[in-house]
Amino acid sequence: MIDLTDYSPNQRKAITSIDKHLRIIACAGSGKTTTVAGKVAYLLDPKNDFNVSPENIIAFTFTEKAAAELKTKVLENVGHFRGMANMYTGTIHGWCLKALQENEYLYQSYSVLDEIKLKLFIDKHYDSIGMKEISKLSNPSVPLRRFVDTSLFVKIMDIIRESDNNNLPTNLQLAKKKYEAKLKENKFFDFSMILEKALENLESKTNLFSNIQSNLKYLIVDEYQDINPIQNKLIQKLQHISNCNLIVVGDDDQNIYQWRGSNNKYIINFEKNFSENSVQSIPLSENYRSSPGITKIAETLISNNKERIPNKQMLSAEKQNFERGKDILYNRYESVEEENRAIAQYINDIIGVPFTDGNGTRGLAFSDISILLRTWNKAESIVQALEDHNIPYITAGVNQLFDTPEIEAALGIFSFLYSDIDEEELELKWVSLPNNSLNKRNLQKAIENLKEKFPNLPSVDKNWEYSLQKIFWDFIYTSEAFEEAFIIETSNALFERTKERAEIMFFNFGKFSQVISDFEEINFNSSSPRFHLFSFLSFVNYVARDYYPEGWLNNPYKTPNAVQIMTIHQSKGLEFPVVILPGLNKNYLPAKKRGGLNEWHFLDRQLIVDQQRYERDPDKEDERRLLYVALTRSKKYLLLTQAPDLNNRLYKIESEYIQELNRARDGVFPVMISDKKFRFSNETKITPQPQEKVNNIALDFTTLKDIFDCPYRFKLVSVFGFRYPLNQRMGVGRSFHNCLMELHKRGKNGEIFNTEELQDLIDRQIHFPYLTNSIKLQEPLRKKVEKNVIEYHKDNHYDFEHIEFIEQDIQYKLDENILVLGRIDLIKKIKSNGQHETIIIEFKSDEENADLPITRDQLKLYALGHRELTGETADYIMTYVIGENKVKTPEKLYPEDLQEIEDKIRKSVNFIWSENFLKTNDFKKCNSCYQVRLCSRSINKEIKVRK
DNA sequence: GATCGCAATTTTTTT
DNA sequence: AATTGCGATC
Repeated sequence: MIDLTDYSPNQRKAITSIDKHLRIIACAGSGKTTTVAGKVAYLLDPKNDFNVSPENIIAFTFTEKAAAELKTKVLENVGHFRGMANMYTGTIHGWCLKALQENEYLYQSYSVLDEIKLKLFIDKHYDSIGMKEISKLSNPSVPLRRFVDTSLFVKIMDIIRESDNNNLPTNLQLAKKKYEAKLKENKFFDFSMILEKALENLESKTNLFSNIQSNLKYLIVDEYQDINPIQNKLIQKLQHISNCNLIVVGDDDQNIYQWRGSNNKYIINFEKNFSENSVQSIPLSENYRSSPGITKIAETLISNNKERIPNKQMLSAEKQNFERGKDILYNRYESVEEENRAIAQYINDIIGVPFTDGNGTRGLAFSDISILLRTWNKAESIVQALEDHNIPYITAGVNQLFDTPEIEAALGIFSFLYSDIDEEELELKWVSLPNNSLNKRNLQKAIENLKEKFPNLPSVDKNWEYSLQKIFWDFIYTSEAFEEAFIIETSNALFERTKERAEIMFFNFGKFSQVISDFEEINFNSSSPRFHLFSFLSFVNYVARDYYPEGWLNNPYKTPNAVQIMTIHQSKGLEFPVVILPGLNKNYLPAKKRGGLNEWHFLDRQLIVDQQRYERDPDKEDERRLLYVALTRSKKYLLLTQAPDLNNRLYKIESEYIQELNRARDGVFPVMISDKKFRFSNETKITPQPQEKVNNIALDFTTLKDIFDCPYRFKLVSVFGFRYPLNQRMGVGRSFHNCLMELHKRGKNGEIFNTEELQDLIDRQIHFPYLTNSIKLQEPLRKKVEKNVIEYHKDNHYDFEHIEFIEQDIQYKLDENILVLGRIDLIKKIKSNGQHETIIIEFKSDEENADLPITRDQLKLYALGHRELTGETADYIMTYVIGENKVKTPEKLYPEDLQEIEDKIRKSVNFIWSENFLKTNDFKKCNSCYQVRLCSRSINKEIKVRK
C-alpha cells in the first residue's frame, strides 16, 4: 500500500512506531500531513496484520480544510472497499457533535449556532439569558449592555466553559446556567457547549463511553500546540477510557491562538503525562519547503523565545536554493505610500522570474505571491496601490460588502418598506447599477408590489409570515434583475468584463441572501412585521456591516490568478514561492495591546487558571511566533518592508524583531538591508504560469442533484449562495426523520414500544424552529408527524430486527480530487431463500417527488458508498414515502447502475471545472424549481413559477 | 534625563 | 479603558 522508502528516516520512524504514545514535533514544511496519512495507511494495511480497522482511528484536525486535505491523502494511500467512512477525520467540534447526535437521542434535533447567529440569539433573549447577571467588577451596578456588550458576554461564556477555572462566584454560575438553559430550550448548541456536553457524556457509562472503550485504538491530534484546556481534557478522557495510543503532532513555535486559550504547555510537557517507557518523541526537522536562507532567518528569530521545546532545530532540505542579496530583502521607505508603491513594483518585477520546484520550472505568476498582514486595517492602502498598478488580488477580510452599489440597492428595498427612503430613491439605486439593462416598467412593477408589503398596512400587520427573504427574491423576480440584466451584449472585451462584474454582483446578492437568512433563522416570526423590519435594519447597520466580508473570494469553485492578501493567522499551513511582509513597525508587529472595555473588566482574572495566556505576554513571544509563521510560509522569496506611517504616530519606529533578525549576521546573514539595490526588473523572465491548483471538492447529494437538474441552479445555490425563504412549516421532514432514527436504533436493539413510549419519543424529536406566535399551525403539524410515525411503527416494527445500518455515513472517492459524501437513512439485510439480500432505503416526505428518477440516482449513489464501506453490492434500492405509508416494492439494483451513476457524477463535475453553468432545457424541471425566480427562464411563458 | 499631562489610537478567528 | 508618543516641565 505505502512505500516506506518514500519517507525520510524520521518520518519512517514516526510511521512505524506504533506501540508507544507519540509526539511528533513537526517543523514548518516537514511533510507532516503526508507522514500522518502514511501512518494511517500503515496501521490499516492488512499485510501488517495489526488488526486495526478504520473505526479504530480518530484523527482531529484544527480546521475542516485541514481535515479534507488529510482525508484525501489517506484515501490516496489506502485501497478501495476498506470502509474508510468509518474513520473519523475532522475537527474536535465536529466529532463531539457527531458523537452526541449518534448516541443521545435528545441531541438529534439540535443545531449549532455560529458566531453571528449566537449574537442574534443572545440579543433576542437579553432579559433572560444571564447577561444581566454579569456586571463590572469596579462597579457592580453596571451590567453588560444589550447589543453593545454582546461580544463580551460571548467571550466570557467561552472562557469560563473552556478554561480550567477555580470556583466561580454565584453570579457567573447563574449566568452560565441561564445561558445554557436558554440554548437548550431552543434546541441550540454553541461551539463550547458541544465540547462540554460530549465531555459530560463521557463521564458516565453511556453508549458513547462503551463505543469509545471498545473501538478506539489510535487517537491522532494535529496542531496539538493550539489545544485549549477543555480540548485537552477531552483528549485525555478519550485516552483513559479506551487506553488508546495517542499521537500528537505539532510545533510549539507555531502556537498562535493563545488569545483563545490555546496553550503550548500541552505539547511541551506531553511526555510528563505518561510513564517513561510508554512515550516517544520524534522530531521532523527537515524542511522540504524553504530555502536555507528562509530557514536560517526564521530559526534566528525564534531562538529568542524561551518557552519552547529545548534543542530544536529546523534544517532546510534545500529543495530551493538560496541566493544572497536577492531572495530575502529588507527595504525601508520614507512613507507608507512609497512602501506600497514599491511593493506593487516588486510584484510586477518578479512576475515571470523562473521558479523551480518538484514540478519543473515555470515563470512566477500573481497567484504565487502572498502579502501577509498582522492586522486588517493595513490592507486598504495596499489594495489601493495594487489597483493603481493593475495587479489582480484577492482578499477575504476587507469589509466592503455593504458599500457595493448592488447591496445598497438590495438594502434599499427594506429602507423603502421602512419608509426611510422614497420610491424615487429606491428606483435610482437600481437604475444606476453598473451595466444594467433593467426595464423600467418591470422595476416600477416590483416597487408597486413592495407597496403591498408596507408594515403599517392592516393586512400586513397580521401576517406572521413576513419573510424578508421572500420579499428580496420576489423583487428580483418581478423587476427581472437577473444575472443577464447586468451583462452588456457586445462581442469585445467589454462583454467579458461586464460578465465578470455581473457574476460578482450576483455573488454579493447571494451573500445578502445569507445575511437575511442568518437574521431570520433566529428572528423569524418573533415579532410584528414592523419590528422585524426595524430589527433587521439595525442588525445590518450595527452588526452585519463589519461582519460579512465582501464577495468573490473564498470561492471553492474558482481560483483566480491573483495576489493573495491575508492575515498571518489565515496563512497557517499554507506556502508560497513569494511572501511579502509589509509594515514591519513597532505596535504593528509586535502588535500593541488593545485598549478599551474588555472581558476582564467583568471577569476576575484570578478565577482562570493560566489567565495570562488570554492576554499578550510581556516577553512578546506570541507575536514572535506569529512572525516566525509568516517567514516560514515562503519557499524562496521574501520581501520585508518598513516605512513610518506619517498619519499615525503609533507606526513610526521599526519593529524590534528586525534587530533580532539582524543579530544573525554571523557572516552569512541572508537579508539584504535597506539598500534597495536589487531589482528583479534586470532578471531574465519566462512566461508566467500559475501553478495548477488541484482543487479538492466534496459533494453531497443535494449539491449533485442541483448539477444533475440544472447547472445554473447549482450556480445560484452553491456558488452565489442564495438561501431559500423560511416558512413556518419547516421542520416536519426533519422531525419525522429524527423520530425514525431513534425508532430504528432502539428497535434494532430489540426494544418494543408501547403507546406511551412512542409518544415520548415523538415529543422528544418534534421540532419546528420557525413556528412561533401563530398557534394555529402547531397542532396540525404536530398531528401530522405523530400520525405518520405511529403508522410507520405499526407497519414496520416487525422488521426492525433486520436493520443493518442506520444513518450510515458513506464516502466515495471518485477520482483524484472528487470526494462524494452522503448518509444513508437505512440499510436492511433480509434472509430470503437461504440468501442474504441487502436493501438500501431512503425516506422522502410527500412534498418531494419521490418517484422522480433523481431519487433513484440518489439511491444508486448510496449503493456506491455502501459498496465502498462493506465491499458488497446491495441487491435492492427503495424509496419510502412518508405520509403515504404505502409499502413500495424494492427495486432491483444492477451493476450497470453503479457504473451509470459514476459516469453521471464525473460529467457533472466537469461542468463545475469548466465553469459551464448552463440552464436546463427541460422546462418540467424549471416548473418544479423554486430558484427559477432568480433565473431569466422565469420570463418564458411556458414556465409556471410556483407561488 | 525623568516625570507629567494630554491627545491619539487601539488584533488575531476557528469551531 | 489602556497604552503610547510627545512635548512641557522639573
